[in-house]
Amino acid sequence: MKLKEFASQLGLSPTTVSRALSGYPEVSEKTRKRVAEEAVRLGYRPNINAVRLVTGRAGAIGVIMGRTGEFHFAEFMSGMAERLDGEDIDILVSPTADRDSTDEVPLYSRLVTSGRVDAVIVHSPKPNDERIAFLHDLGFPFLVHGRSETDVPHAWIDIDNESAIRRATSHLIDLGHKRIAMINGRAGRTFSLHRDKGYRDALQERGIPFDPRLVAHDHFTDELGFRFARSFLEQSPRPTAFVAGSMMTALGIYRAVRSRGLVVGRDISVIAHDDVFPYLTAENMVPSLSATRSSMRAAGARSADLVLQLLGGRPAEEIHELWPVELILRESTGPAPAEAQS
Amino acid sequence: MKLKEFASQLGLSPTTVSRALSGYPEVSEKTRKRVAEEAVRLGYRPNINAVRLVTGRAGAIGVIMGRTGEFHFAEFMSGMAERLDGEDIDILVSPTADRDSTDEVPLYSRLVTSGRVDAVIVHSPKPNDERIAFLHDLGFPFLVHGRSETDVPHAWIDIDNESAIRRATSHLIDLGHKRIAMINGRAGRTFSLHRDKGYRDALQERGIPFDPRLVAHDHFTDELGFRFARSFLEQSPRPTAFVAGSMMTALGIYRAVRSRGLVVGRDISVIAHDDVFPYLTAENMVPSLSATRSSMRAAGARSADLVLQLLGGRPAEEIHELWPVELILRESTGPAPAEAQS
DNA sequence: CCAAAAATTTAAAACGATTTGGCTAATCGC
DNA sequence: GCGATTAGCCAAATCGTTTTAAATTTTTGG
Repeated sequence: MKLKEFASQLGLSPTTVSRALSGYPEVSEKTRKRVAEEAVRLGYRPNINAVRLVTGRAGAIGVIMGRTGEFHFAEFMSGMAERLDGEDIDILVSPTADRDSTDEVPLYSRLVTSGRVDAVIVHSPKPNDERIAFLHDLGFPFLVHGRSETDVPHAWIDIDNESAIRRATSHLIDLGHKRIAMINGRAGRTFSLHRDKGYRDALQERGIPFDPRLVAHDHFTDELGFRFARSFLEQSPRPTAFVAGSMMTALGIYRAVRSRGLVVGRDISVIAHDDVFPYLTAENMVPSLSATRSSMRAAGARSADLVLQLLGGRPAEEIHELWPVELILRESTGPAPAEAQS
Repeated sequence: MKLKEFASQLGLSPTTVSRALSGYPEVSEKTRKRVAEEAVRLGYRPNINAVRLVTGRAGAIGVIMGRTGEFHFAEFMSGMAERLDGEDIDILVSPTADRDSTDEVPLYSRLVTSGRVDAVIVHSPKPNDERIAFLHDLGFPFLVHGRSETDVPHAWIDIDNESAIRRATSHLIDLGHKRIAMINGRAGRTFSLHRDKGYRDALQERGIPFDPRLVAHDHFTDELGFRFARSFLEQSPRPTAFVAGSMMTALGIYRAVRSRGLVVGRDISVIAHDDVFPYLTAENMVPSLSATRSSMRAAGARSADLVLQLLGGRPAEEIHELWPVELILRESTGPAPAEAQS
């Protein structure tokens, strides 16, 4: 049913009907109510594409999804969806072309210049991220989830990775650990760099030399967690503690530790970063996993919120949000073993 | 840049330009090439919303995402994205309103009647699914991922859950297991029912009585896997084998088994369904997990493909695809222990 | 070289809403 | 009771494309 048809059935002009439905003040309360009721009854709904054309708004927020089906992603989107519920704004997920998305700019270009979305969210930025520069040059609204070191002003939301990992590492040092390994995220991403920094600063603060052989960078998978942990454990002296970037990595580390006949929490301490998943919880692992913790879902919800503010006219320079991260100690961390190591 | 402006810069009419870019035959090869080149050079891109309005096509496939951030979802979408890459079709993810989405029909209604998407994918249907009836009545193109028992003809793609679980259960029986527990998915969903059936049929075939106290239905989380497994293991006699609905469930079962001082693969056999995740693999678990296996990502890619066919005019009645499921035996399954049980 | 046919190109009419500016009727202040 | 204000409604322009129908140019055949 079209507006024209619907309006004539009501004996009103398209103008009045349109205004009534959009809640403009120049239509009487009585007619507004009648229009609203009849719209439901007759099932009239404005053609979204006509609305988009005339208003110039797309009614959607764009997100580019990497190929490497990351498990964080679903949680983040789920959080966005939670916030966007009832807003008549959709989430547009755009397929990424390249396997390792070295150059996502063309994708953003397509998304943005064709008018598909009103804003985009940029994930896992690099310190000098070309996507940010591009979107800024275009004057297109965007929110960065994570941080960059670029000079161009932009809205961002991030968790305090540096402090989280610094505290986690410090805690391990407090427990007497001296050889602490770190299995971090993909090289080159700011969040990995921040975590690196937190780790190194904690070591330095306590006079423990940094050993590059104890640090790895890659995707967050249990397999890589296992492999890196295995190879670290083969060193002599071997590390007595691990700081891990994700829950999946932690699973791999647990396996690696066990496979060497060692016990997590006694021989080897582990702290991982937990994005809070409904289907896999740090508390339930055996032994329960000490973790730096921050809800990815909450971040998604808040990101959607901030994008809405951005679209509402709030200046991007104003939107900077750094979330603190909890450190929750459980059974996977304990005093460094005193005895000599294999 | 608008079409009109772009066309005048080329010294052509909007019509010719539009045709040149869409590859219509009534424009000479020479001008087509020139138009294509200039479009790139000047950065002209048609306003997608104008295109949508006039063509009536939305250029997007809709997906409704449940609140309970399911980890399968990201893989499925990632597969869709893979197939849709280069097609100029997006994935529109719509927030679900209710927590347990008992009534998703209004959401589909909004998605469909407002012209946001050209087709939708319905996930985890129930045997008599109101979403399917609704979409069918509207005459709107849709693909069901999973199966339903409704009479209305519709396109679907599914994996052979029944046969997979029947074979898994049979295999356990072959190994001498008699008390086999099953931790299945949400009650009421067809895939859960199919798995139930496969399980029961396998038992019946071999004259093993069905014991409802050995079956559970719920979401796929490691916590629920743990809890159900714990409670099953408290029974006397206790089960000697588990069939599980997901990798996360299997993680929980492993923990529960260990927490009772038992050993997976020796005291307790486990087979789970593996949707194939890049970040968590059955092969790498300890002991490696025997699994029924089918790639969720591949299903997503194929689903996108089928939707494209549907939109291309292929009749829905023709599109029925039942994928076989591999059964991969690893170390988590072994002969039933002979000795008496606690 | 010319009429007819074929190959290109174009002007103008959709698509279905929002919004500007104008019009009429009701209300107000004095 | 009357001009001025306001409330409520409407006609028509607009958004940026695609596509229909028509016009123009080029090619063809005799």
